[in-house]
Order: sequence, then structure tokens, then C-alpha cells
Amino acid sequence: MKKRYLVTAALPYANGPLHIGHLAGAYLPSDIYVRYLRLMGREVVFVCGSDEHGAAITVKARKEGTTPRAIVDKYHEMLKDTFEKIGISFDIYHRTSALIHHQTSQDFFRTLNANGEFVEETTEQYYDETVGQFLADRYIVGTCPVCANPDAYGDQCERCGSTLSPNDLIEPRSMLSGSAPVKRPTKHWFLRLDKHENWLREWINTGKVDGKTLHDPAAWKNHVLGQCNSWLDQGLQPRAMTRDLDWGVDVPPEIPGSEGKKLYVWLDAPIGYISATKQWAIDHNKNWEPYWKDEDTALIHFIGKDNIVFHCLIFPAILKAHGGFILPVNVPANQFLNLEGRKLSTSKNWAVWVHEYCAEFAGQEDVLRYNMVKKMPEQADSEFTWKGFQETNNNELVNNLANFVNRVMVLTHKYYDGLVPVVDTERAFKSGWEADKAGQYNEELALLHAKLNEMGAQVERFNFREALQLAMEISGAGNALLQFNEPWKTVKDDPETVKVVMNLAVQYVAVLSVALRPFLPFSAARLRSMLNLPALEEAGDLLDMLNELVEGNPVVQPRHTLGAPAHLFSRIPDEVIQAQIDKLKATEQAQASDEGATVNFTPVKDTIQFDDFAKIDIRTGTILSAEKVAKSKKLLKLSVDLGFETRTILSGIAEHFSPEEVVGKEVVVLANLAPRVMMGTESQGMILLAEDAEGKLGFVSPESGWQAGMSVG
RNA sequence: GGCGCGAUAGCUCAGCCGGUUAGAGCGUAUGAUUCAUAAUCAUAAGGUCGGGAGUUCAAGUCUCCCUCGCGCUACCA
Repeated sequence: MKKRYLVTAALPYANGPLHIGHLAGAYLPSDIYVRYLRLMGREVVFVCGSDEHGAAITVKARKEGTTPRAIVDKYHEMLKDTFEKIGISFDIYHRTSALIHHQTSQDFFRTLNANGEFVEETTEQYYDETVGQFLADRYIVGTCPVCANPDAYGDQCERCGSTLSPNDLIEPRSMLSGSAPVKRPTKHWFLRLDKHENWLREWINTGKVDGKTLHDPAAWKNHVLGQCNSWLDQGLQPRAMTRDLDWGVDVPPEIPGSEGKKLYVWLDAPIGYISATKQWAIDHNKNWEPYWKDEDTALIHFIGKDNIVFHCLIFPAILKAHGGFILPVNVPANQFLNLEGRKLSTSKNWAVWVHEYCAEFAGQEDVLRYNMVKKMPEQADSEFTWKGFQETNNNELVNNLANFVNRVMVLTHKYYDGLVPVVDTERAFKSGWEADKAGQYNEELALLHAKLNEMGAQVERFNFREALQLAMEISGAGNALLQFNEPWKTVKDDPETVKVVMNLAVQYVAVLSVALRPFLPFSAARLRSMLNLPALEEAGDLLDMLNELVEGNPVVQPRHTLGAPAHLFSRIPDEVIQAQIDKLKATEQAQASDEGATVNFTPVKDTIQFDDFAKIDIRTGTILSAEKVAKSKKLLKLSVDLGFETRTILSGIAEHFSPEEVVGKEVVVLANLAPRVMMGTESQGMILLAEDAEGKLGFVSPESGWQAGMSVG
């Protein structure tokens, strides 16, 4: 066991609110883990913060006619508030726009630079002459080479999902000015990842660095190891760590050529974990360094699966290249949570927003947390449904847990005026753990101890679903304890045995008030006050309890007075669920009609003169043959008869049309488009297609029977 | 296209290095019970472990091929 823990949760990007996918992916598991560690008396710091840099934020600011600062301020506050409301117990929620973060990132850069970890490379990048700046990939739009979407971004086409580089775009234009950008040389710093490949491979797969074992790879998740090895096997390439941007951390000014350069967000974001730790240390008058530099610290990154490579390969390489820093002992990445059968999507507004949930289900934060754990995508993608949410709440939280607590409270008040009865611990009764099994007071307490140990072991292995299930089994056994012994029947004839049973039942509830704390912090607190026990401080409370239980000692002493009974959870009626489902569908429809009505009509491009148009040569043609391009998902290789000649044209329509249904089609061809080589084949033109609101494609065709090769104008 | 991860009862998922009749929770059915938010407890039914082939005395568990889902990545391994 390590001496201390540093737990990080992925920095959320400050350009939108938090949804349940984020919660289930990184924040809830990390919170459960950290609360558990604290309950066990371990030394732990839990850091997170807003990731506030990068082109996407400046793009958003531009679109909304505001500044990047205003955007990040808004979402930083919102995220911070949401985390607090849903009970994510960060020791610090920091932000990457903070001065200390800029300084920390720059220091990192300086050291890496001094260590010779960078190779400087000058490449040709797009530059907007009218605005006078280099363009981030996101700032460049153009026609997608794969699907012909005229508004693809420089890094990705949002219609066909292709990953692009700005050089792939046909007719690129600047999003800042609309003008055509020009290529200009620009220098960037590339991290020599190739230099780190060998030790990374060994570290990932054996846990060893320089012969020293740092972690147990068997404790890492399959999909994490798999993805890392997939990258390692392909060979790591130097990776640019700087960008030409106007919103981010400056490359240290004393470094030659740094003017106008910013650190790549993926470099400064993980360093945000470090600067957050530093700020926490300042705030609490502590030293941050042992948390990052002492080998007796366990560093654990909680992330979603989209971040695996960065946290398992690139950031460790950066830490090692810098020197003096420890490496993560585990990166328990979760997979993705789906919502009602579809992927969560911020842009399509297909999500359950956590801040909205907190507003609409005030006081029921734990119900969402419980559901998120039940559906946590630990090994594979999982799914959240409102119906499931309701069933889980009503069946497990209300019927089982809250009801158990309530029966114990009510019976104790009824029989003993709320006083925990004094008991004869030798008296036999029926155990709640197994039908027809005799129970003995101290042994039953030891069983609780065993169950809690098991739960803890699962938490430490990041099996949160399993851990929660084990905790809930205590409630089940408690219900069975009452059921088997039937105190309401025997209280008159055998009051002494009933005292033992009821005392034990109170112990069960008290155990739950601690055991459930990591998962359901609000309800656990309510349980404490219901039991009239001191509030948990998350400072070894569980450890203390385990030490008592293992000795067969009670957790609540005889003659202790319980508080008043109250319902821990309430039933959620159909109407409430239906309202949420309707809301989801409404946003979906609003989105659809939105697209149909306005958004889809892309603005008409700049006016051109007839001469410009005259340059374009469009011809009628007929597709003679078609075949899928090997190794390509989207391209069809078409042979097109233009009358005077036959052209080979590649068209990104393979996902819309099969080769068979395309043959014989009469089409319209842009005939004097410069040839372009794609996937090893030269494309000699472009087939014209229309696109509807859903991105569906349709051929533009002349009247049937029209002769091939005729000009269109 | 390549690589990775996944595909197990109606639903959500466990099943480590291959080994007796494949497990849990929810749902369903039947019974018991009434202290409790018509809650609880017990019992039972339900699976050719995505499809196919192979290795083995023995495969959900190993190998190969295929199908589907998700992710990463692409002039490419």
C-alpha cells in the first residue's frame, strides 16, 4: 500500500455543461474512490479543474460574439457549481487560465526544451493574410475530400466523421475572414515520442521502468492496455507540442521563435493536474512535491476512453522526459454511457444535463449517483434510460434500502422509545445472511466486517458496480434478519431475543451509514443524523468502524437514542419520468426541425463574376462501372463515360450507394477539376450530388437519355 | 482498410491462469408475511455463453475465420 494518493479526474472542457456521460465516465468513479480512501484514513488529494484553452473555445466565442474569457468564465463557474451540487468532492477545482498554471506549464516546456526533448520543425501551415495570423485546424473550412461536404473543418468532417488535416480540404477558406488562406512556413516544437517508445512499452506491459516495478499491469483494464499497445505497435512519432493560436499558454518568451506560439492544449491540460495540486498546497499550507515526486505516492488518473493514449503514453513520456516525476500506477478509463439507445451528443442536445437534473430533482442527487454506478461503463459501453432510472429508484433505493431503514427506525421507536436496547449477546436468533441459519450477535458483526472488506477490495480494484452491490447486500440481509425473526410476532413472548435482533438491525443501519458514503454521500449524511450519530468526516471513519466490528463490538452503543424516522428515498411516479422522456424527445425534434427550417440552408457564397463561372466545365456523363476502393470506407472508384473519353473518378459515396445501384446512372461531372490522388488512385473529376437535411446524398442528373459529354451551363 | 475492446438468462451485467449440474441484481410465477413508502422474505422457471471451424481427456474461458457494436487510426503498418 502506498503512503499517499493523488487522484485526478479528467479536466472538463470549458465550452459546455456537464452531462451524465462525463459523470459516469470519470467524475463519479473518482469521487467514490477518493471518498473510500478518506474513509479508510488514507492520505489523498483529489484534483480537477476546467480545461480552458484551445481553438474550440475561441471558435465558440466568435460564434456567440463574445470573448474566450467570457466563455470560460461562464462554464468554469457552471461546472464548478454542478460538481458541488452532485457531490463530487474535489479537494480543489482549479482552472487552466490561472497564472500558476501558465507558469507551471511554461516551466515544464523550458525543462523539456533544455533537456533536448524537442525537435524543432518548420512546416507549411495555412495563414490568413487579411487577419494576419496562422489558422488552427478548426479555423479552416473547406470541402471534405471524402464526402464532399462543403463545410468540413480542418481537423474533422462533421458529416462523415472523417479525421482530416487542413491539407486534405478542397478549396480551404478561413473562418475568420472567409478568404482563401495561404501556406506559410511556421516553426513548431515536436516532442520526441519515438525516443520514449521502448521504455513505455515495457512500463505499460510489465509495470517496470529500469528494472523497478511501479505497477501491476494485471490491475489495468483490458481496453486500456489494448489501446496503448495498439499505438506502441504502430511506432510512436514526434508530436507537435505547440500551436499557432491566440488563446492558450504562451511558449516561454525567451525561447527564440516563440512569438505568437502557444502550448498545445493537450500539453497544458494534464499539467493542469500539477498546477491544481500546487494551488491546493498553497491554500492548505502544504508541500505539493511529495504528491508528484515521491515514489510512495500512488498517482491515479480517472478518464474516459477517448483519453487513454494521452494519459498512458504521452503524459507519462512528458513526465519522464522532464525528470523527477512519478508515473501513474493506474489509469482506470471507463467506456461510454449511451442515453436511450443513442450516443450522448452535446451538439445534438441528446443528453441529460447534470445541472438541469440537480434543479429538477433537487434532493435526489444520490438517485442519479446510484443509477450512474449501476450503469457505469466499466468494461463496455452501457446505457442509461429514464425507465431504468425509475425502476432502480423505486425497487432498490425505496423498497429495499429506505424501507429497511424505516422499519428499523419505526420498530425501535415503537418497542424501545428510540433507545438502542441492551442485549444478551449470547442469545441465539435467526441470521439474516442465510435462511435457517442460527445467528450470534458478535459473529453477525464479524460478518458485516467481512462484507465491508470485500466491498473495499472491489473499490480498490475499480469495480464500483460490484462494490455498490455488496453494500446493498447489507440492506438485503437486514431485511431478511427482520423477516426471519419477525419481531412484531415475537415481541410479546420472547422480548429478550427481539432486543438482540433489533439492536443488531440498528447496527446494520449504522454500518450502511458509513458503507454507502462513497456512493451516496447525501443519503449517508441523512442516515447519520437519523441515527443521531456524529457526521462523518471522511477521515478514517470506515477504518475505525472495521476495527470495532472485527472485535465483535457494536458500532452504536446500547441506550443510544435514535433520531426520528424519515423516508430516505421516495418513489418516483410515472409522470415525472414521462416528462423527462418528453423533454428529451422535444429537444430532439426541435433540433430536427431547426435543421430542416434554417440551419441547413448554408449561406450563399461570395458573389462571383461570369468569368469565374465560365472557368468551370461541367459535363454530362454516364457511370460505366463502379467498385469499392480497397482499404477505404467511403470511396467508390467510378469509371465515367464523358463521350469523348472515359474518366476514373473517386467519389465519397460508398456509405450511401452500393456499386451495383450506381452503374448506369446518368450524372453531371465537374470535368476540369484538377486531378487528385486519393488512396493511391488519381481522381479525374467530381460527380455532383445534392445533399438533404439529414446528410443524405442524391445524384444530380440530366434528363434520361441525354448524351454523354455535353456541357452544362 | 488497419488496430484495439466488446458480444453470456426478458433487461443490466459477473465469470481470474480452460475442469464437477454457467452465476448475480432487476423483471416474471408461486408461496409466506404485515413492523414498513402495497414495501419484505423464500422458492421456481428462463441461457445450444454472437455464428462457424480447430486444439484438448475437457472450452463461455485458448487458436483461426466470419457477423454486429464502440473507440482509435489512416496514401499506411
